[in-house]
Order: sequence, then structure tokens, then C-alpha cells
Amino acid sequence: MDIKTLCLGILTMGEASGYEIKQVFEDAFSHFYVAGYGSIYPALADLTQNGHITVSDIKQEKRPAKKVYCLTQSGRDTFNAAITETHPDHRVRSDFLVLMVFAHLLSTEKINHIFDSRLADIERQIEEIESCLNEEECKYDTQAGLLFCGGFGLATLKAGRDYILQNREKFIQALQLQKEQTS
Amino acid sequence: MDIKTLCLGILTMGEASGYEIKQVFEDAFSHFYVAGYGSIYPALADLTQNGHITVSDIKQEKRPAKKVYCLTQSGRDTFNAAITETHPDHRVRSDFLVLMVFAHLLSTEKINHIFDSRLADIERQIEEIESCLNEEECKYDTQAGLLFCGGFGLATLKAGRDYILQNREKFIQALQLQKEQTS
DNA sequence: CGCACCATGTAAGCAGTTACATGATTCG
DNA sequence: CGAATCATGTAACTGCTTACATGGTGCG
Repeated sequence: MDIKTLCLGILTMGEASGYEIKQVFEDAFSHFYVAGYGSIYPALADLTQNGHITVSDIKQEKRPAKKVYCLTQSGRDTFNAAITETHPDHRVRSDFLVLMVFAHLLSTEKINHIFDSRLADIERQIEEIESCLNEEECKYDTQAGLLFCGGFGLATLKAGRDYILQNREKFIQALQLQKEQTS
Repeated sequence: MDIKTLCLGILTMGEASGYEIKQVFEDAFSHFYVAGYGSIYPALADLTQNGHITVSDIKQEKRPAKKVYCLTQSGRDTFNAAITETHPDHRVRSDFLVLMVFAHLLSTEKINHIFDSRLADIERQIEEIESCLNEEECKYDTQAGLLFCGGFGLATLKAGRDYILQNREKFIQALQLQKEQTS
């Protein structure tokens, strides 16, 4: 699913500016979809051109003006078609695991640093999700879908964290054994 | 980490053809890195041009000829530099979770179909990893790194599967409640 | 006044996908 | 002889990242 479709989806939850859409990616979607301004703004421009959304310039007090986007019927139809056709893929792309495959080429210090770094990232993501689920101001926290996704994220992140915690020492010892046998 | 670097990494485990490298991606790396011929062959051509690997045409009996690639010192150095500099990212990109966010726009049948489809994919991946870990012919199965990655994959995949199994009914009921409240 | 946050965009470039194109060999 | 597997590639395209560029507003 591409970012244009995702923008349509976010706009089904209510009108929003590009900046606000970015925040949804950063908060609610952060653990399963990444998007920056460089993809969002062009996507919104394109969707506007194609009549899937409309824009209105909104002047704000105490803040710079913003462009608020609103879904049209065409956009709603397009999004509904997209989600009924999309295969439920779930892809992982992990430099962390790549590094683990080639860990025998790294020093023990480096490996420990990688583990610590990964664990810190996981904890950050867990906190992100938990704060999003607890936040009262979060206008989406009553939506079953986001609760489900948050729970899924927590379950898999914690499983990964626990696996690392339970296996890192064993792994480092196995690597040292491997090195001794080679030499 | 890009595919060129990954190809260098795979070649540190021994010389191989493009076709064989693809098999490594499909077997050992399948749950954390995806690569097709369309990226592998150009990558190998590029690495050859830059002197990171060398090629030799090998004529085989009972099979078509192949091009076997072999790491040079320059390639080895480049790979070692790459893995000491790479941050251990672990990215998820999940159309499945996107569909769950917008599940209230889908029929119950469709949602059940999505769950079944995702569960089937997870089981397939679990079997893939388990067969790879048990396979006696697998020349990598003594490597601690691949064992660690296999275990990590199994732990997270099973956590995701169990979460789905434990929450799908509850989730579908919550969606129906949400629909009734809206109407 | 400087920093942080709000806010919007463009342009170059890269990495990877998809589709296309070809052909050898084996086995039933 | 057809299907499966082994084997290698190209070319067009897409989708996204990165870097750049700009400016308003609020607060300490």
C-alpha cells in the first residue's frame, strides 16, 4: 500500500493538514509504516489534482496558516476499493538481524553495543505505543483498529526484546567457541 | 543496508552464483530481507565493475553454465566497514496492520479472510524457518548468527500469531459494537 | 534573540520492483 | 513433450529518501 492510499485512509478519520497527517504516521502508525514530508506533501498534491481530496487554506491565530485537506466521494471510493483489494502483507526489513548473521566478523564490544542499541529502540517504541494507547487526548484511542494494532505491536516488540535478553549471552559465547574452532 | 552490501556479506560465506545468492535470500534471510533477481544481478555486475568481487564462468554437467562470484580483499574490507557502521534498524511495513486500522470499513467476512490469510502466511514462514534450522544439508546451520536470527524470527512470528488468535474474536465484536453506536 | 515548534514545499537521485526476454537441462 | 528447475540478464518505472529552501509564531 502506498502513501497516497494511506493519506486517503487517514483523511477518512477527519480532515487534516499535511503536518497533522505526518503526526499520525509518527504516533499511531510509527511501528508499522514510515513516511516523511517528502512523500506526504507530493502525495496530497497529487490526490488534489486527481479530485480525491479538496484543500482549504485555514488561517490560525498564534500559528502559521495551514492547508486542510478533505476527502471527496471519489477519494472515499478509491480508498474503499484499495482496502478490499490489498493483500495483508507484513514485511520486516532488519539490519539488526543482518548484523547478527555476520556477528562473527565483529568484536564482542561492538555486538554488545548493537544489542543495547536495539533494546533501547525497542523500549522507545513500546513506550511510544503505550503512551498513545493511554493518552486521553488521542482522538483515535476509542477506535478498535488502533487498539488492535497497538496490542499487536506491543506483543511482537516484547517478544523480540525478551528473545534478545534471554539469548544474547548464550549467543556471544557460541560465537567465541566458533572463533576458537576456526583458529 | 542495501543489496550490494548483502551480496558481499553472503559471499563472505563462500563463493556463489547469482542464482545461489537468491536462494540464500529466499531461505535463510526470507523473514527479514527480500530481494529478487532484478536487484541481485545488477548488484553483482556493479560489484564486479568496482573490483569488490570477481567472476568465473563455470560449466556444469547436467545443468546450465553459471557465473560464480568470489570476494576480493577490497570487497571484504568494504563489507567489514559497512557492518561496523550500520545502525541496527528493524523496520516493519505492514499492510496487514493498515487494514486492521480501517477494519471498520470492511465486512466481517473480509476481515476474517484477512486474518486467515495472515495466519497462513505466518505458519508458512514459521515452517520455512524451522525446516531451515533442521535441514542437515544446510551449510549454514552451524553458524550461531543464523541460529540466532531463526530463533528471533520464530519468537516474533509466534507472538504475532498468538496475539491474532487471542484477539480476533474480541476485535470483531468491538467493531460491531462501534458500528451500532455510529448508526 | 535564539531555539523549538508549526507549516509547506521542491528537486535530485537512488534503490528496488515488475515485466519482459531468453535459454539449458531434467524428469516423468 | 511439457513442466519444473536451473540460470542470467535488461529496461522501464515507481516510490521513496535526502537535502535543500523558506517562513510564521511563541517562549524564555
